[in-house]
Amino acid sequence: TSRCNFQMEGLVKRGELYMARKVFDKMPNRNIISLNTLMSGYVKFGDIQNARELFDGMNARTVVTWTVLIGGYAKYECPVEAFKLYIEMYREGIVPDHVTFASLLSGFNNDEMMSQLLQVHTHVVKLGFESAIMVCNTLVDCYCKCRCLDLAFTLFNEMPQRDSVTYNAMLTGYANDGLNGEAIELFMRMQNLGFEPSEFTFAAVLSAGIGLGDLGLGQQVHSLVIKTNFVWNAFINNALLDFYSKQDCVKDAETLFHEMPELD
RNA sequence: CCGUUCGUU
Repeated sequence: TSRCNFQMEGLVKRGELYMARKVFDKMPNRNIISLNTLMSGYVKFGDIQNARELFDGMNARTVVTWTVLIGGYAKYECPVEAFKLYIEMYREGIVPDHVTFASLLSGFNNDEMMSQLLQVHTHVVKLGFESAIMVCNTLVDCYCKCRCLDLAFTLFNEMPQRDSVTYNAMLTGYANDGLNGEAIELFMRMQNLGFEPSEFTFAAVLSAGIGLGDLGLGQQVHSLVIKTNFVWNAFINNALLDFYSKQDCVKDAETLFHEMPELD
């Protein structure tokens, strides 16, 4: 059984759902992991219908089972449905873990989810996940996306530890809200603390640079991109192109375009 | 053993 599960997992990861289903159908014995794995395959494919049917037909569920479906609803833009399922799970006495929170919260992308977000945040604290970096990172990100930059920053400051994701999430939040000065300031702080800038960092800083109309900043970022070997990154190149064209530096944009490696 | 957060247009 575990050999078949492993095989299914590989097929699901490669996107060969049909083959995974075939293995599943042929298995002499299946356990909860077989079901969870197949369900995660459906979710990955965006087939929430079939994932739900599988879920409804299961006579035993683990926290992973719930989390997979919650994550599916969250990912495919049904955060309300994800939240409902989360509440149902909670009522059944299943204790969510850090992955459940990350999956659920990843779908809270607009201010209409604010009350649910506050409720989930309460649960996070009650269950003692306020020191779990990944959970706090998603909370910071959610507050930003719900346009509550102040709550995001409060949590940011209260976190016992921060990593580069924490900084990037906050940085992006500032940039998206037009708080470009704050974004740059945080970027400086991040660098002084020795966090390596990533593609996420560059994208956020460039976006702030556009808002500020700061050509020098963009050029600084550009040289940092070269120094840190990110020239192969399509996201960054597009962000740089976007930056230069919005600064009316069409020539720089053209030069960059021709220097860019061919990416698909 | 299965589920895992941040980015350009």
